[in-house]
Amino acid sequence: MADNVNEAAPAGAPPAADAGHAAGAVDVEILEAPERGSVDELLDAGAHDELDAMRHSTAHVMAEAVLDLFPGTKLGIGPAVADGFYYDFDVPRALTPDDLAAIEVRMRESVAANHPFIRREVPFDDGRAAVEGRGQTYKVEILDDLAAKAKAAGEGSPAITFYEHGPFSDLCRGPHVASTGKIGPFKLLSVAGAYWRGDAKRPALQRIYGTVWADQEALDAFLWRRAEAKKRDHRRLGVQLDLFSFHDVSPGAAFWHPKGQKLYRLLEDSMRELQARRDYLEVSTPMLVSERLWQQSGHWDLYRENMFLFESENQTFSLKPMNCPESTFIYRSRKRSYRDLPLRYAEYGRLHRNELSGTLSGLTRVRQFVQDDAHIYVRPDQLMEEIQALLGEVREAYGWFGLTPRFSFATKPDKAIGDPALWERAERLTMEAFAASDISYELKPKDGTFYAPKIDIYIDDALGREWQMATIQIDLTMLPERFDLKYDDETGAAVRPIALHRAIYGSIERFIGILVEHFAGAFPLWIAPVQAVVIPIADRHVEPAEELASVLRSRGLRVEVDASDNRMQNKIRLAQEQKVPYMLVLGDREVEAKTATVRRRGEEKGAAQETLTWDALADRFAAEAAARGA
RNA sequence: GCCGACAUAGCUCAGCGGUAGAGCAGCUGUUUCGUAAACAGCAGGUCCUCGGUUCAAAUCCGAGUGUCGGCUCCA
Repeated sequence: MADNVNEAAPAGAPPAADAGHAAGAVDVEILEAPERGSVDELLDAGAHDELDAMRHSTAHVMAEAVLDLFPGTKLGIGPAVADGFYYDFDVPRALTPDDLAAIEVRMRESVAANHPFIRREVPFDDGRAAVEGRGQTYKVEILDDLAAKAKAAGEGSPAITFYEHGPFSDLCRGPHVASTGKIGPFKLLSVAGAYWRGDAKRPALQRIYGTVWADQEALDAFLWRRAEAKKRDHRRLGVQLDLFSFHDVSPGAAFWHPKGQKLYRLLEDSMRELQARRDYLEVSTPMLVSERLWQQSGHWDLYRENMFLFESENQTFSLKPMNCPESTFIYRSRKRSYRDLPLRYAEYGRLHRNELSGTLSGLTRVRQFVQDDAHIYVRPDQLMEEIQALLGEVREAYGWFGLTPRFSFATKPDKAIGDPALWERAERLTMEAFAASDISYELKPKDGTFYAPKIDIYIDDALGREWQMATIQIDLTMLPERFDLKYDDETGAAVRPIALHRAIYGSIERFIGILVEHFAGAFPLWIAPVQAVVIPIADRHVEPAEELASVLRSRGLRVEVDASDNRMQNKIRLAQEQKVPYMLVLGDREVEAKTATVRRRGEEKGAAQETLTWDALADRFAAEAAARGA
């Protein structure tokens, strides 16, 4: 499968490509706008640029505070980002949370002083001299790059602009709000390392992140989302719900506990069921393979850094980081006819990728994981139909979790390999497949991999965070040519098949991490590791409770009995904390009538409750689980 | 990998140079209970690892390991 399935998604912080720096015309407009009543009014205009202008302005105010508290600080850059802003500083010492508090205090003083933002345009050389005079070497570098760029374009050095407020002046393109008093409620969030220009070879700066909003309500909402995300953190819920754990003997790899493993299996088996309907064939290929395989596939040059390698008897072996090359060995194990295609090989292979230690994070960035991977070999005339079918599989599978997939389509990059005519045809057929399936997609020109156009699938979770899930790649050359795949057509001539790489969940580990956060651990019945807890009220009800559990288990349901001598209230509390979908209370009345009283997870106090017979319960739960819906 | 922070009981955390603490969970006993915590007792620790400073280190310093926040946003 593709290289990028396991990559960390930009959780909650989608890249804001043009954050904070709108076109020059806008900045003048905002700056020269007459006095406005309030920030609310400013933002009521609805232009996102204005919120960004305020965020960027707050970054300036923060820079003022940092320069004041830490003289000699060199400034990096300070743009607006998705939910706020940051500024990179080269400060003499490491900043602490206490420093953030002190910086905030200074910032509030500056806001209270209501300094106007003043835009000043100066000739390039004057500006450069000013910046250099202040010892702002990073800014000098930025200016020199600007000049070089202008020169390359055949232009002279551009005029440059400064924005000043109070004692502070910064090289800046703008725009800004009219004055510091226009800055809304803000909060500094964290300090983190960041390289100058994102380059590990350049100096490490300290980045302070902050957030600022038009009004208190919006700030509170943001902080609530943030707190809620923390509460839902799968690393925390994984421990609370006893799903998995991590141990330092295997960084970046989960230890799956019984309940987590059940969830894992349910996801796999669901996909197996879907695949069976679509005539996939499941295969399994070795985890331990010689480096020679990667030399042939081309990964040796591009991917070696990310592979676990070791020597044995003078050979270099690797733990496979992807399944695709080995899949071709099964394809080539005999001569293939056009009648054999499409050939769909599914593989739940365990993969290892040597991710940098600092990037590991829970289940979303791991070194060891399983993909619900498949490699599909098709004739050129089968391509469109197959893509359409794959799009349908994606929609079906995401529907099981109540998720709506969004699609993007990335086309041929400049550095692509392979026959341009093949590319053109594959791209056209993919777009036709989208159209035929009535699926809209975002086109990403030239963003495909070097060997394949690709479809990426995204979802938005319950907190509105975007996650990139899986990809479908239409491989015209990598597997077919490097591994010399062929089939005989009707005339007996050897023809190259097209290979499709696809994974629907992507990494199952990562998918589970996202599901945990999306559902806040309260899984739909069909994947809940424990679907119901039977709660006997007193000791004498334990035996009938076990009987009820047996009845439900015989219908394939996952049921536990809480036979502890806790009071019923406590048993309910524990089941709630474990987010078990149903609690079945059994006391004298129920035992007498062979019934149980149903309490649903999360039910309000005093909600009306149903008492049902054991068979009725079994029927209802079995039907709900089989429906496989969120 | 790099920058910074953190690492104390199964979990969440307090203690920050002078005998290791709490709540929850666990164990034992009592309680047999009607929709989100019954009561009592007991047990539980190489204070991440290694080294250093000190009369004395969980506490200060250094190295290692792991975890967390970041490392794309171009004035």
